[in-house]
Amino acid sequence: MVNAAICEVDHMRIGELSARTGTPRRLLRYYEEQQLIVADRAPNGYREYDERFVDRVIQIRGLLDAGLPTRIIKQILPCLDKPRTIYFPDATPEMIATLACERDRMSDRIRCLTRNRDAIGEYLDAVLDYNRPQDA
DNA sequence: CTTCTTACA
DNA sequence: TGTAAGTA
Repeated sequence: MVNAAICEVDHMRIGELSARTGTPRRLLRYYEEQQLIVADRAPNGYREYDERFVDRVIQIRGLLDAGLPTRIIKQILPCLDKPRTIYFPDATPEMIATLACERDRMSDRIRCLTRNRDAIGEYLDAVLDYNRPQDA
């Protein structure tokens, strides 16, 4: 009866996926519209997701947060998917170029964020020091 | 109550 | 992105 485990174990509707990924339902549907994710449909029309989507959505959000446009994500997502079993199908020169470009943009953002984080850190240290009670 | 689609701010 | 409307 090992099959008993693969029954209704990992199905969740949009509400649960939303809660588990901290992503508004509205966005989940939008991602699907942009073909970033493809959900199965239950007989009643409800979208059904399995555990894999939790990580997938989180990764999408990460990429989006890194500044990548959905159109690029749509292309590179399959390349970043867990099962690297997909041997770079269409690793076109164009794809390689865009990926390298996005990687560099990320590096730039990281440098920018680092700079600002440090600046804020210094300000914080200064302010905290200035406001420190000088009683004794 | 939850989800679905479409449309508008 | 949020939200309203009218369903299933």
